[in-house]
Amino acid sequence: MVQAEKAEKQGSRAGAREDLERAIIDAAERVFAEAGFGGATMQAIADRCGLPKANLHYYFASKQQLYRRVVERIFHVWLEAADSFESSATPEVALRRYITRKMELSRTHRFGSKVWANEVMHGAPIIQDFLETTLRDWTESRARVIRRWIAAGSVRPVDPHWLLYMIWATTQHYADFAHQIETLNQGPLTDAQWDEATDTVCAIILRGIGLEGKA
Amino acid sequence: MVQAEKAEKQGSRAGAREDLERAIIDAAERVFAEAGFGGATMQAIADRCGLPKANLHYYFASKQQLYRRVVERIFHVWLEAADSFESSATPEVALRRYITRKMELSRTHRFGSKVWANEVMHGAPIIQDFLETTLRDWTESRARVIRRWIAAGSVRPVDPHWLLYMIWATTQHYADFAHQIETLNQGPLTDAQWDEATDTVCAIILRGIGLEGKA
DNA sequence: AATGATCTTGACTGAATGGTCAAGTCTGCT
DNA sequence: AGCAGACTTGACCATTCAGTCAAGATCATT
Repeated sequence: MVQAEKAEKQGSRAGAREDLERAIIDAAERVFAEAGFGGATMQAIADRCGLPKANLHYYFASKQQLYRRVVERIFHVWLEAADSFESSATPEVALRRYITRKMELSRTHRFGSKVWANEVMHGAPIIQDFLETTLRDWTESRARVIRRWIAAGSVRPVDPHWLLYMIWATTQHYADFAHQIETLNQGPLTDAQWDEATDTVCAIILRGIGLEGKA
Repeated sequence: MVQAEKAEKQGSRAGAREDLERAIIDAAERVFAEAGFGGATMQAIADRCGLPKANLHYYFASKQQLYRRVVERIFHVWLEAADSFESSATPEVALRRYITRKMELSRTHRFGSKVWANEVMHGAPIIQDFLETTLRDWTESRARVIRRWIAAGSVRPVDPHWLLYMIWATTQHYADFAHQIETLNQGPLTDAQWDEATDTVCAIILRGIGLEGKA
């Protein structure tokens, strides 16, 4: 068996290693989200995934390296989520899909979103390079698409950046400020409430840029 | 001179004390915003306001107590900002004023906003009581106003909560994610950009809830 | 000027924490 | 079976940090 085949086979050493690393990253994501980088301790992460602390350091050289992996992971989830943005037939469908997808991610990836927010709020000390390269490229490419829509007259003229920020802010708010929302709501949002919130966000934004009723 | 008069007179001991406390809170706000509660150190705060660390502990018993004061301060700034909400003649003016004011606060109170975001993201361990009392009351009172507008037919029917969350999220994003925005913008927003962003946010939201052109 | 209260500060302490290490255990291969 | 490399882990260390303290400086009042 060559190396590549070994690596693919689940249950093998390589597969087990991947599973373990993922379990550690899962635990770390949660702990970092709940305590921030400074407040999180390797011990807490170790406890959460039932491993001795020294074991974490076998897989991840340092706290910072583990943290970087966590941030990278959520960053890539964001990016993939945005693919539906371009592959849609009309601006209405594209935006509605994108917003809906981002709301789903806020629900399913609450902790990752928080870690990302934390990192950016603290000046992105770890992933500044991503902001300057991948995120900038991604943003400008979507901005161009939006400008095309505007030029075609489907969307009212706005600077695409302010629109994108609004979408990011609003959708991520449901993850990052989930605690506040749940306090005001006297409990977690129900399925129906998530749907309603998503519909409302779509409706306000689409209508706000002149797409009401066209979707 | 009785105690009350002493306390009022600036330059007196009481006045100097207030000044110092404010200076410490200013420094703390910045350091907490930049490093999070766990990452902030009393030494860093002391350095920033040029005081020996031991002195901070003379004015504030613990790091947590100092932190609480910081969070309380920004919280009250938020609340005051919202007064213009009710005192306006029409929904358009009220909302436009409120959004504009919140955008200004995101520009002038960037650090406070970040500390607040941090606190809420981590489950509001310190100010949970505020969320459950003051913030809930405030929110429900504004929600009632919005429902009245809806009943009067000025605003399209939406659950007021989703609308408020959208306003909070979008405006605070300009403070909390300032670093990301500035990276994408290749520099701080200019005065003109702030105005444009504010106008765009107002326009999308107002139009989104059926108030376009009425303001 | 004397006095008592308020304020200042360098030095210290105890606890927590990231990271290391060396002595083990397990796994898959021949 | 036996071996080599991968993995596990309890104990340990160096550092950092919140908070303390006691000796001294400063200030308002008489």
